[in-house]
Amino acid sequence: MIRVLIGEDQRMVRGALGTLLGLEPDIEVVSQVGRGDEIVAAAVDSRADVALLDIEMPGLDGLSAAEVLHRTMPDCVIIILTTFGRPGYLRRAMEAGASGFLVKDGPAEDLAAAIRRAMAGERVIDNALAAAALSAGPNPLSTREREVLAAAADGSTIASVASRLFLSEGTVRNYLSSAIQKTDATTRMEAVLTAERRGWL
Amino acid sequence: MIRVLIGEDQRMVRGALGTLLGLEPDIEVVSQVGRGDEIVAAAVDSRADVALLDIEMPGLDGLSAAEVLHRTMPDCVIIILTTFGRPGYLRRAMEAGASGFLVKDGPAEDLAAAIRRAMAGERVIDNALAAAALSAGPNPLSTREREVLAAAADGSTIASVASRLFLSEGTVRNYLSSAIQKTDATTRMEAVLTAERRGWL
DNA sequence: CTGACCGGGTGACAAACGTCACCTCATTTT
DNA sequence: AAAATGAGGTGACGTTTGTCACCCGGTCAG
Repeated sequence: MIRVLIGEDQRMVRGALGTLLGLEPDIEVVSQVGRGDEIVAAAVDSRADVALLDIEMPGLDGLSAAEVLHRTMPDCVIIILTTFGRPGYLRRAMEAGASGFLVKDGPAEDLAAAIRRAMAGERVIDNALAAAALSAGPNPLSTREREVLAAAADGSTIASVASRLFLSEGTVRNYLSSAIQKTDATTRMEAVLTAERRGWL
Repeated sequence: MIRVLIGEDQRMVRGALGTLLGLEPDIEVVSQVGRGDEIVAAAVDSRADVALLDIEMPGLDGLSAAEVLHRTMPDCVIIILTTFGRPGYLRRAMEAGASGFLVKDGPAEDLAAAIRRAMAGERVIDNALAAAALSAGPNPLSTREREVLAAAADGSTIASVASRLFLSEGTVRNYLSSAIQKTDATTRMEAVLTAERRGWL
């Protein structure tokens, strides 16, 4: 019997996935949580073999949760199941020790199969996404550029970003400018959008 | 037996909801589609009693699909099931002839109950959302303002928006300016973000 | 030690942006 | 019919933004 934990914030989806997996003869859903910061405790408590995690979650995002969980319970197999197949996410998931990465666009039948294969020690990665990740290459943004772009992602002005990051306005402009060029954009907003889409955040 | 159609673009969620509903003794899932522009044909084909529709879908969004469906099959009960409980969405859904509006954050058990109640002629609306919709008030943006803001939502420059909409740049600036003020923003981007969040698009 | 190199920071400038005061024109009000 | 209203459109303005050339302080090869 494979003991599965589900971490997913949308209750309806969580419940539906739970019943779906519960129908499998060799799978048992032992825990369901809706917040990232409750995952580790729940996994330990329920002695889960597999943790099925969404990325978008309140409290703590799924990737960070995966990282902590992997350090706490190295034997627990982690599978990321998310809406957005962003290459950057895949990379971070692998670094966090995940064994699988599926997108919700995939066929529902694959889910149970993926869990079994991951339990058997295989790496399970959505094909289309793997290809995209290979062709996309690594995140071209430097740390500072990412920070500044992320701080500007809510539409605040350069002055506000500068004061929040304790930088001069000119500096912020420069980082944004280089970020804009690296994302092939012409506007701050366009840069934010494509950076998010590619998982460069 | 209640004949249900599911319109939802994420295959895994669609499949999971399908099995979940299929377990109910009085519910039968007669059709599952992943694109908005296939919904009407599928509903007619399968003679569905209830259409359960997500909003975010390729081809045609769920709200527009609901509108067309309501005109084509007035007897088909429409329930919107979506991730984002935006007041503007709720309003549009009601205008499109929907009988129910649920958010995916709600408990999974409510789904079947909601379908039965909607079939009985009741209006089924998520409580928290109904309250939010009442307090939020109607969309303050004029048609033109919405169009311009939507065209600027991808981060393109004013010049590009102007040429796409066959307007002078000055005019575009004005509409954006008033949209910015009506959304209590100070930046184009902030305006887009809050407008999207409130469902004013 | 020196010189090249690179991430990080600064100043100057043209272009784009947000705001305002104003115009046009159809519709409504009286 | 005249005045008032309000949405849509234009021009001029000060400010913010994006870009560029340049400066600083480490690090690393020779």
